[in-house]
Amino acid sequence: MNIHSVFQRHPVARPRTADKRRRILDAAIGVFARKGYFAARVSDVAKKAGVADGTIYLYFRNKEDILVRLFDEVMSEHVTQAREAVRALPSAPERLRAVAERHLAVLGENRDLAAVFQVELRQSTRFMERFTASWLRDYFALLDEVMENGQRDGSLRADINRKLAAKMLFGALDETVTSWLLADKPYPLKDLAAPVVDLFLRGAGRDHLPVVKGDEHGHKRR
Amino acid sequence: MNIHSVFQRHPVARPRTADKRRRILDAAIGVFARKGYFAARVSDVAKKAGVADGTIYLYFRNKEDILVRLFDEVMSEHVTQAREAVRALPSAPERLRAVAERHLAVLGENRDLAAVFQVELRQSTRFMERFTASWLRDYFALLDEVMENGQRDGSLRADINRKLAAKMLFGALDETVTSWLLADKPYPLKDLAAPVVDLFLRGAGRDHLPVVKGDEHGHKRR
Amino acid sequence: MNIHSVFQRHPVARPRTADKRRRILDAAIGVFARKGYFAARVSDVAKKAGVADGTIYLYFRNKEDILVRLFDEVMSEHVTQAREAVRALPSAPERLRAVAERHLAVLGENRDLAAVFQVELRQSTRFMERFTASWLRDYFALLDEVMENGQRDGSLRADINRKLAAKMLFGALDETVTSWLLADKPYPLKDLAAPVVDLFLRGAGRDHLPVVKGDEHGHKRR
Amino acid sequence: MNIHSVFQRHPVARPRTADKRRRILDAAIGVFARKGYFAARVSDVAKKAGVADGTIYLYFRNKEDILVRLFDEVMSEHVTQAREAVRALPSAPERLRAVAERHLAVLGENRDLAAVFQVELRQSTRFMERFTASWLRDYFALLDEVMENGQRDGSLRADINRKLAAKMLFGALDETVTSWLLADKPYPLKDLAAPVVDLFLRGAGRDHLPVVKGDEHGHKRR
DNA sequence: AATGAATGAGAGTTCATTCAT
DNA sequence: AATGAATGAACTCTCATTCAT
Repeated sequence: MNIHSVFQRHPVARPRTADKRRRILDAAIGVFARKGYFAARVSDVAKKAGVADGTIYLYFRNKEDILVRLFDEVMSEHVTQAREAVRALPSAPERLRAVAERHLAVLGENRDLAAVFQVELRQSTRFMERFTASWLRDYFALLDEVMENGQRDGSLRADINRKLAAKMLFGALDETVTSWLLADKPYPLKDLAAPVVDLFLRGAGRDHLPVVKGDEHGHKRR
Repeated sequence: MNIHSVFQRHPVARPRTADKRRRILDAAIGVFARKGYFAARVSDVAKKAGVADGTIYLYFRNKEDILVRLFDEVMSEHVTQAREAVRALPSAPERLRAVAERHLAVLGENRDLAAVFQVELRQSTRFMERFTASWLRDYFALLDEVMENGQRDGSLRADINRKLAAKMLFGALDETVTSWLLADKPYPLKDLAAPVVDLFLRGAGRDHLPVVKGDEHGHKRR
Repeated sequence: MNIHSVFQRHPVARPRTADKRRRILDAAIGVFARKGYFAARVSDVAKKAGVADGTIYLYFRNKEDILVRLFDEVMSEHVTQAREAVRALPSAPERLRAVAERHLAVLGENRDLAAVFQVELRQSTRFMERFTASWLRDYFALLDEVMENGQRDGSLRADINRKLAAKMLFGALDETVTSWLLADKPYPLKDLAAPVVDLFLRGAGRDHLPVVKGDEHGHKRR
Repeated sequence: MNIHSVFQRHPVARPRTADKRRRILDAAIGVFARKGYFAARVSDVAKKAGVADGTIYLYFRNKEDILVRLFDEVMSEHVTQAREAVRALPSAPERLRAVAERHLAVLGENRDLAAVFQVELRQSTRFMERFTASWLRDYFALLDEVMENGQRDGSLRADINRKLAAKMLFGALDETVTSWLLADKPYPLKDLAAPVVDLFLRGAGRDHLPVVKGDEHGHKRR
């Protein structure tokens, strides 16, 4: 999956200029990633997209709208595809790994997109709330479903709090991406999917001596 | 621990006006949390702190410097205290739980501070890189030490990638805070420390049938 | 008389599209009246006229040209018709009343047109100068002629300054229209023609004790 | 009366910079008169006033506020002074002449101010309504009072409609100013006050043969 | 003749920062 | 040290006009 395929799937109202919208979004990813959303000027995006400043406003309400559409279109697509990919797989561990792999692959293949998603989109609580309410909700719902199935078929522990587990897995992936993004040297992000999911499933603690659930005082079980 | 105690522990150059600096930082937390860093005006901070606009510049280089100092001073203090707290505890699981508890407690007790840390500080890759290079490095170093000890004394699995595990735990805590911040209803954040660490240690997978590390093809072991 | 009749009487260069030009002018009257000339967008006029934006420029040089043509065509027509109407009438008082009636009737029957003439056309000294030089000059010339005849046949005082008198009558009518336009409640504008002209002819001062012309010191004559 | 004296009477909140506000208003008169309100740029006003662009906004809410304050402060002052001047005079004709003289003198002595008042202030119905509701109302009220007294003491005809008469006088003066403003050659505006008022009082019609009020058919009385 | 997508110049306003007091 | 009036650079967005179709 690459970003172009995503935008292609969103037909725009003005057929004659269909690609212009995509060019603007592509340009925005690059500019936002490099300069940051606030520092980026609309004219930078326009210049990079090869259109006049005013043309931006034929396709987007305003600067913020560019950012919002960016995540709405790319991410909802990503979540949809992840949901489809999951169907073909037999068990929860494999499914979680597939989701993780897609997550890391999408961002790992487009560094600029990753920068926008990991950094620029978290600018304000308004943005955060917005995407918490849309695709992130769907993403978490997908993780929840997969895990519920896993609990039912016995591949996941029945005593885990699924909501918490979903946050942990997402948090782990998210931090993995951010860390990769800020790393001095490049490395293949996608390859971390398996280890992350493995750690998520097996835990860091010694086998056979699990910490007792609800043991708030931290005493080890004998 | 509250934010005031943190600032008090930092000796300042101008003893007579020490509290003015703190008042500005306190005001900034409130203003940044509510309006967001970019939308916040320096004059808002000045007014809330009860000083003149120009006075801000006697204590901080510029607007960004306020944000930078905020996280430098609060977080490095937090990390230092976490390190001290860890010393008194006997084993890795307890230590990780203590660190997690402190992490969630600090932010859970000061919603504005949490908003600034979870959202405003992630404004730009420049900020991100900066704190990745300072207190976050220390924080990860602390987690690494604790886990190395845990591996040595057998309370943690020896085959885990500690770097990855640290990212997972941090990511889980981070996502837990963000999720709490954006939740419709308030709930005690600190109480999530034990479940998070528990899940981190035991994993989400079925006991005794761990997914084999490095099994990239997703076949379950027989 | 309505505005359509006015435009119909002007032969246009493009017979096939004659009505398009008129539709644009009609639309412009409505849009300019409601939004004001500056706030009105050319695209508003185009949409209201049911033509494409670019089509406007096939009939008018630019936005200002629409406004200029508006007053040129409507008003010169008005003046021409007033001149014709005057011919049939026997004396100056009746003729002045007829002119006043037409003035108030034209605008009183088309509130939007009145708004454009009383307000929008006075946007700038450039406009003002332009219409001072064209139809307003003709209008004043008409008033002057009528009054000169009146002075000759004895129906008007011989000692008045006709230029000044014309300004007074025009100013009175103009203010009457503006006042009507801004009034909270609607009332028939045309009905004010007779009282205005009556007052203009008889004056506000006590009969038989006219203030002596040129008596700058304001002493009443004994 | 000159414009400076007017502004001096309006103390501003920031004493240290009291003259800055006046300088901005004075500059605005000049710039608006020459370029027109819409074409005038705020930076033009700032430059002419010798202040920075931003300084304008310490004294005025926005560009429109400059125009609004201009007329509010100058004209309300003018009306107040006219009211005072009237008190000392014995009869309606003299009083009307005094008001007219002041009206023409204020504007005749400051061509730029006249341009702003005659042209720029009439830009939009919003402006018109605003000043109709404020100082113009007061001005008409003053004319009404003066004429009512005149009717009572017999110096003015009892059968005139005072509202209409006020509009006529104002309209005559207004048109006189506009006409003077657009004239090719300069002439002393103030000198027209007496002739205008004289014409207003005596009327243009032949003495002793007034047109009968309500004679809508225009037949001359024998 | 008609269209309407594209253009790009232009300006009001904000606000971080300075510095005379 | 503290003030806060003043500064002026910077930037989004609008909209009259053009021109390829």
